[in-house]
Amino acid sequence: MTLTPAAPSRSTYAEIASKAGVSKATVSRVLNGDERVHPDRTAAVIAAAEGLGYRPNRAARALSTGRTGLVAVVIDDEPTALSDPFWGVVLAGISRVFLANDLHSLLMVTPLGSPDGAIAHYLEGGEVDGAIFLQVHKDEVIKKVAEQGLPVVLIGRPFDEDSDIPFVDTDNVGGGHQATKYLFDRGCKQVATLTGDLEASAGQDRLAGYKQAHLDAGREVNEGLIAQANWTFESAKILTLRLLAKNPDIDGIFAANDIMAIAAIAAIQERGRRVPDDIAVVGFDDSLLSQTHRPAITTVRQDIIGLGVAAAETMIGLLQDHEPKIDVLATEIMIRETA
Amino acid sequence: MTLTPAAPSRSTYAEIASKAGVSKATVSRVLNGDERVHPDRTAAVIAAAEGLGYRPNRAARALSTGRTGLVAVVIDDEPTALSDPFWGVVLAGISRVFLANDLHSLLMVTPLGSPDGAIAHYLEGGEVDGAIFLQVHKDEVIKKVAEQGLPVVLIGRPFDEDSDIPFVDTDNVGGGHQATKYLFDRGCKQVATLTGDLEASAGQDRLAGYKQAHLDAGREVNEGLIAQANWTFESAKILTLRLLAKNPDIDGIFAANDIMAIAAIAAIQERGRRVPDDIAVVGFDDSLLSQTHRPAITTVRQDIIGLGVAAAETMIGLLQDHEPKIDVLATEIMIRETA
DNA sequence: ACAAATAACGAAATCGGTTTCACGACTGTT
DNA sequence: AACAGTCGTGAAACCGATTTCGTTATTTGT
Repeated sequence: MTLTPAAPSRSTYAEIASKAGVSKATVSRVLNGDERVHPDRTAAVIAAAEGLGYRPNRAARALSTGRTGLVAVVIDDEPTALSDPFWGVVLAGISRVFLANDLHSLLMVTPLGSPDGAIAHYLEGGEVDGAIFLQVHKDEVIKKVAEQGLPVVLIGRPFDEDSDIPFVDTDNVGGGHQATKYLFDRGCKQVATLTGDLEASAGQDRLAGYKQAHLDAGREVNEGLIAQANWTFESAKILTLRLLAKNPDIDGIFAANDIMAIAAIAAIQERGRRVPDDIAVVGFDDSLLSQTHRPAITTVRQDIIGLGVAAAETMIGLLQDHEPKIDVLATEIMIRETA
Repeated sequence: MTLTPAAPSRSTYAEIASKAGVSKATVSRVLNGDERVHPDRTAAVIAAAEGLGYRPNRAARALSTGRTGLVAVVIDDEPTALSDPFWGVVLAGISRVFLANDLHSLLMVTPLGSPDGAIAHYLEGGEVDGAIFLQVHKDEVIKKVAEQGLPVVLIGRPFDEDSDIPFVDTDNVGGGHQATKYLFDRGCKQVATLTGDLEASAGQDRLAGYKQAHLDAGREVNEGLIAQANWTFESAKILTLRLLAKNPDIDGIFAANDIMAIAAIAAIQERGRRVPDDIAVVGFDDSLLSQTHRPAITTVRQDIIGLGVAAAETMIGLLQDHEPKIDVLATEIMIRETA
């Protein structure tokens, strides 16, 4: 059995042209919205095209225009990154916007660590019109690609402060600030924090927000209350136990993600203290966990799908030669039971 | 500022041809591995191509061959589906295989519920060589696409029993069987189950495995021990409390996913029983949760990345006119603390 | 040794849109 | 009334790789 090519019998400009009694050039003009074609012919072409159920051939268009209508979406291929539900949602946001704009996302899951990187090769070949990068630890590959002239958008802040790569990011500083301030407003005196991986910009920024909230409230930052965890349950639990041992008067904890908030709660309860009565806990992400956990976790919600949408819109802008727009999305605190 | 096209100066067959002193046709033959070209010329062409840093133009190739080198990966756009970390991992598997085979995955996140569906339109246009569908509640759209002659692979078993669409799936029946049998082997006499959504094939199949294990062990299936939950924490917790109330002698529970296992444990402990001493619990998925939860959850591991890999390989086979291969991936039980 | 088959290769057509260019038909200006 | 300038249009070139077809060498068969 031979697989027949997908399209049973696709129509072309030639057919439309003959059916409408015009030339291919006119068909092209009409279908691309050229105003200067006589209305009668325009109508004839449109009628013919619809009658034939015409669908444009992307490859042909790409060949003659040099634009593929494809944007690469590159995710770093490391085990931990993949299993984070975060990316799925971001991808959905991107895909949704692209689909509505006749663009497509080419998914590339590939190790970005390697210095030269196979991706750079793929991306340089003119196979895509642009690239969106999701969370990378090193900006190198991205810079390299951007320098080739390929439009690039980054999701998550670039590490290199004076990089001029357009990006979209959650306002992690604002979120950290929000969480910490909420704990203060609630009456907490000694607020500790469990940071994320400080190699990641999100980790850095949430901590920066925590510190800023102290300054804004006229309080001093006590380095002893800052525990450098790394997003994981284990790290957070151990560090919380240590924090509690060294600082018995802690009455609030801001964890840089929900999993660590859960770990903190477990540690607190293990030490016979109550949440939120003795110690209030705020997480970050508004993940499913934070909603299903008992007690339900008060947490900072970020607009994940919005990140994807914003990234896609920025890319579309770049492709139309607009100035790169940098988006920082606001967070919102979801008050539940733990604070 | 005008964005220059990505490629600084791509080389073409014409350039290679003139540099190597042969015709474009010969260049094509060499680069496509035609054996019948004289070794000297072959070498000359390869040298020229490498010297010029040649990268093929996908659009041109697609135009003349009718093959795009793109495979659509279609995910149903419903809020719950997106945030499931499962898909990210599957995508990684697919992407990995495709990248190694000079194929690309076009990601489409789109509602599949709608009867006619915009996707069918996209897929019919010959824009892609094939499509991989991830988890759909209705097979309709998929059937429609498949009937158009587009190679299709489904991840997850089709609902329509006598559908002939090639698919790859986890052996959910086997996994349910494994979990239940393990509980029996451990000495449990009264094993209950918390099912997933029975509208989903995974839910159906894990339950089927549970029942099969009873038959194989010469035990009767007690319908009173089957609680129809729907993957969520809430449903599972409520139903577990109910199960425990009605059947005080339950000494084992198989939950169709890890979240429900956690809920079951919470319920059990709330009733003052111990896990695993009084009641053993087995989950499904080997999710991050199952590893970080205390007590750590004994669970059935499925090879998620393997699903993606298998789907991609099946697709590649279809594109080469091989017989559709149906893959059912084995599960493995991860013994931890709860059973 | 001569016809016939075969091998290696290049010229040109092809895929389906886009774009340049030239031409005829108008319009508007002196 | 003669001229330049516009407008609408079609013929043809073009994007870059593939493929058919025909030509020229070379080999094989008798």
